Amino acid sequence: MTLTAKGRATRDRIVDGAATFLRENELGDITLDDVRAVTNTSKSQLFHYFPGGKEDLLLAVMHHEADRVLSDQQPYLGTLDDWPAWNRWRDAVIARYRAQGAHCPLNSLIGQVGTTPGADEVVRALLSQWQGLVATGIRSMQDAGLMRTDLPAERLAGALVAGIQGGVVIMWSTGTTDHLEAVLDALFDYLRA
Amino acid sequence: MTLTAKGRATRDRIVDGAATFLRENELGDITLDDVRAVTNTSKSQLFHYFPGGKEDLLLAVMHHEADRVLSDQQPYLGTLDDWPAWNRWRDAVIARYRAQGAHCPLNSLIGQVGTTPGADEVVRALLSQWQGLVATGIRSMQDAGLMRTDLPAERLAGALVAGIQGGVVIMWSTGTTDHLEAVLDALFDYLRA
DNA sequence: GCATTTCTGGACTTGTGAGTCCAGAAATGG
DNA sequence: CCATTTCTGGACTCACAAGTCCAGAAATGC
Repeated sequence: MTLTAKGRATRDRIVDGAATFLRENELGDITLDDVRAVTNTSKSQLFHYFPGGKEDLLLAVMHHEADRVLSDQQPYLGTLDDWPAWNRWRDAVIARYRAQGAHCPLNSLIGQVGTTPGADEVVRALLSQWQGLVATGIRSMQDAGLMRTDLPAERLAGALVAGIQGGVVIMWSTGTTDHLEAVLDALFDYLRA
Repeated sequence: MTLTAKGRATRDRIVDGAATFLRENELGDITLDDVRAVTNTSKSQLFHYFPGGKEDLLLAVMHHEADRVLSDQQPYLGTLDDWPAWNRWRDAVIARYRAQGAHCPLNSLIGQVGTTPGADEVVRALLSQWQGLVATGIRSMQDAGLMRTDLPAERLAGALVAGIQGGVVIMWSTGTTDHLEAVLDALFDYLRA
């Protein structure tokens, strides 16, 4: 499918609109009519740009949101080479999720694309990229003698990502970042030791 | 609504059946017809026992599953008073989630009951009970001089629960307990220090 | 054993939302 | 400028699933 400039713009408008809608509505589900309404498009346009229908569209939105997760942590996540940088990253993560509130677009999406093979692949890719960036940061700290070297960076990065993930999930129901902060503090302290 | 013995049995059969269905089907959603089929009941029975309809029923299933989460960790979770006990608990948690596979009934339920006020309350209650039990374990370890005493038990317990939660969430997409094990090992090690 | 309540079966209504279709407008390229 | 492709609007079909309703069976209690 070759898109003209206009076509690309419309397609982007659809994905952006759907993503925004999901971010602004606590309501976990979204219908094609919602997307239509919020993006000023018609049914045929939706199916023109996403032949696979709803699933296809939501998968595109997932990619879009997955990218946001990492870009929202930049530039901190990319330059974890001394302790102040780590602390800035920590604060950015907490601030990002606090701002997002007790609502996660990606989770809503997983609930709806659920069984689709592409869905968990997007999440898997996101996690592994995330973990990779953290691991790189850990290694550079270890090389500089600023972090304990008796543990594999990749595994520590996995623990950190899991901790953040858990803190965020808990925030969905508690509404506070307490758990997120607790687990980050504990793990940072552990790395410092 | 007063239930006869027969009535209570039917009601239980419905909740049990729905819970089992959710546990056995990767598919995230469930319809009343699914419940009907798997429990040998009729529409009118479903609405007789759950006047609020589907939401009402799913909320009951949520309670049911939330109870399981904690009871599956017993008796270990209730007797965290020396390191071997903590390790047994750790193994039980990992084994439980490994057995459950990349699928979490509670998550499917949250996706479907979503906005209902009762839903996140169930989750919140579960988390706070869980955290409380862990905190009790930590305090008894601290009192016995087996765990560092320079940190508040409640907050450490929060970090642990968040870590487990995150590990489990990640398992949904990766299928492995690697992250769960990594974060548990890190935090245990941290507590030991 | 009779009246009353609880329980059960299943047909029916209704709303909703995904996906189809086609006719026509706008852009593109030679 | 003309042929061809891409883009758009909206009416339509169709399936599915929630919830309603009522008549009759089974249990309960006095």
